[in-house]
Amino acid sequence: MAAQRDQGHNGDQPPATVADAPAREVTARDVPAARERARAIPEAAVARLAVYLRVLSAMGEDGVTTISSEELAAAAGVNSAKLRKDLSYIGSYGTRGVGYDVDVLISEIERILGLTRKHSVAVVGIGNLGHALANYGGFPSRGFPVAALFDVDSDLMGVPVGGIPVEHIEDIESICREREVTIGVIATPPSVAQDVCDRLVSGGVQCILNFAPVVLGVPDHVEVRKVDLAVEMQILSFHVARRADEAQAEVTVDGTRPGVGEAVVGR
Amino acid sequence: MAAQRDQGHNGDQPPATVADAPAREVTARDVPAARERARAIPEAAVARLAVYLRVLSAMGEDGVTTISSEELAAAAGVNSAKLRKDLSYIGSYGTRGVGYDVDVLISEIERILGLTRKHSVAVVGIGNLGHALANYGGFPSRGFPVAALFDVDSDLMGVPVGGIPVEHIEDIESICREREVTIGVIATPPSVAQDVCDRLVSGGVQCILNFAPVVLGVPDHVEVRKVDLAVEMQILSFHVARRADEAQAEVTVDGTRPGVGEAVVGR
DNA sequence: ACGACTTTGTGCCTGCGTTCACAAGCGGCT
DNA sequence: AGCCGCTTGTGAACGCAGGCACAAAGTCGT
Ligand SMILES: NC(=O)c1ccc[n+]([C@@H]2O[C@H](COP(=O)([O-])OP(=O)(O)OC[C@H]3O[C@@H](n4cnc5c(N)ncnc54)[C@H](O)[C@@H]3O)[C@@H](O)[C@H]2O)c1
Ligand SMILES: NC(=O)c1ccc[n+]([C@@H]2O[C@H](COP(=O)([O-])OP(=O)(O)OC[C@H]3O[C@@H](n4cnc5c(N)ncnc54)[C@H](O)[C@@H]3O)[C@@H](O)[C@H]2O)c1
Repeated sequence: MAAQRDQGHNGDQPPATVADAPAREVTARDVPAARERARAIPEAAVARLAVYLRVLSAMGEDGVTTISSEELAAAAGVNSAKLRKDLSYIGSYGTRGVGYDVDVLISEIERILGLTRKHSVAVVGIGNLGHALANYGGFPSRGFPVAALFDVDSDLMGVPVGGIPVEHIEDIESICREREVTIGVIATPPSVAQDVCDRLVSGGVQCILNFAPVVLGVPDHVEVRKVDLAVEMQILSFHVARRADEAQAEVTVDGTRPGVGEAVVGR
Repeated sequence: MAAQRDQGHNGDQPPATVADAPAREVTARDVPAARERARAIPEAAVARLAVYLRVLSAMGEDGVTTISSEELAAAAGVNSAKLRKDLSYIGSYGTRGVGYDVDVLISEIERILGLTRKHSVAVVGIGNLGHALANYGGFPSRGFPVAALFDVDSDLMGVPVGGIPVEHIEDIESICREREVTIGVIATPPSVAQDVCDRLVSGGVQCILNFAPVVLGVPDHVEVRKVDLAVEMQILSFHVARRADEAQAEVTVDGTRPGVGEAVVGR
């Protein structure tokens, strides 16, 4: 059973490595005591580090203290060379001939990912999806406490969802500032997503996770990631179509379908 | 206001272009009537095509009949050269000096993405997230009708969610076959995700969208995409940390912080 | 009918990310 | 104490994807 293709998560991101300082001359590049040489970690590697962290946490709870690159790679569904290279971006914490200390690796990855500080989250749009997000225990437990919920619907005001009362969207700037929200999650209808985004930004929010199927415009200093389920579905659909075409083309050519599998049976 | 970085969606995917036929000699590559030369479209491009499709649909409804690469690129938040290259993968449907016909582009992209056939979806795990997904109108409206819901909780059996009754997980294989489900969505707790996945696969499901934070093992002929919100958060967290470090390093060096913006005020 | 303008399609170049393969390093065994 | 084998860390090569810039091509205006 093959492990799933890694997919880099949403991790692909644009072209670049993380170092995108545009024109500045030297800046921090060659600072001696360079605050973390967290410089130039490829975005795709960051996404994988988060996966390694989850796997390592689970291992740690199972009492595993040491792990080799081969084992960890298998558990995370990646190639071991890639895993070692990813880890090498954050430093040399392995012991040759032995492997990595699970606890050490966990704290180093947490440090690089900035998980030593808690990042307060605000969810905007407490509808179907917003409810699920607000109730999701996986955020607080991973260092992302939900600090505020917002909606425009007056029936929802004050109603606690996942233990937190819903507040009015008009108060978003002040509340975000007050509670030092760093991550805003947009789960509103697409039509108001840009407006909500602008308000979040003016409330000092630095990062946005957007579920609404629209392209958001933001200032340079704000980071946006989007989760677009329809796009995910369509990518899957593309693969189905491609397989069907391929299978058919092969049959056309030589009548055999080597190793593709029996999935296309019915059609 | 800068458009958000494109992020390729989950679209990064592994290394490769989509043509991963391993050893086969010629196959369909040079078949004359090559069923779609949908060969070798980069995965990242596929993800963007889905975005273009959404933008185009919206434009079409607004009565726009023709659009230039520049306009479409702006609306989709990408570079116009990249957009033209993406469109060139599916053929030449533009008119020089004029632009693209919106309707033509829509049908060509739909064709390539395999949206001409409807893909039935099954959602497994009708908890917080499963409810939201089952109620989401964005799937059916984009050609992904929800054909079945599954859970293990007996209290949920027969209860309609989003108009569809929940069925028991034990029946998943037969129902998936019967209703020709091609896409399975996993929204169960992580501990049972692999088991659910195996059942979906043996029910003939070819594609899986996985929300549970685990790495799924599947046969080669099955395509998995995962949506891991904790990973998304951690990537955002990483960027916050990096910015903070960079800002601090710059202050250390020369005391000025050119153009980064005023987001880091509080800290 | 012809010219000028607009916009596409793409060849080329650059740069990132992945993979391979191996030397360096460390623990354990004898 | 020294050697052997295992595993890390990384130098180098490769391949894909992105972006530039321009020639081809078609339209619109005169
Ligand atoms: N439900 C899903 O599974 C799902 C899946 C993928 C994407 N999405 C996207 O997520 C978003 C939310 O989906 P949903 O199903 O939860 O929709 P929903 O209609 O159930 O919820 C939207 C909520 O946003 C609130 N809202 C409306 N305008 C607002 C404003 N100006 N400020 C603050 N809140 C406002 C509404 O009161 C409502 O509570 C949509 O953009 C949708 O496309 C949802
Ligand atoms: N809620 C969110 O916003 C959110 C966000 C990100 C990820 N996730 C992930 O999505 C998954 C679901 O989250 P949730 O919040 O909806 O959890 P939940 O506990 O509300 O729902 C899980 C559902 O799965 C059902 N289930 C359990 N075992 C099953 C089985 N063997 N077969 C079929 N169904 C079974 C349960 O009865 C329950 O209805 C989890 O893996 C979670 O980590 C959820």
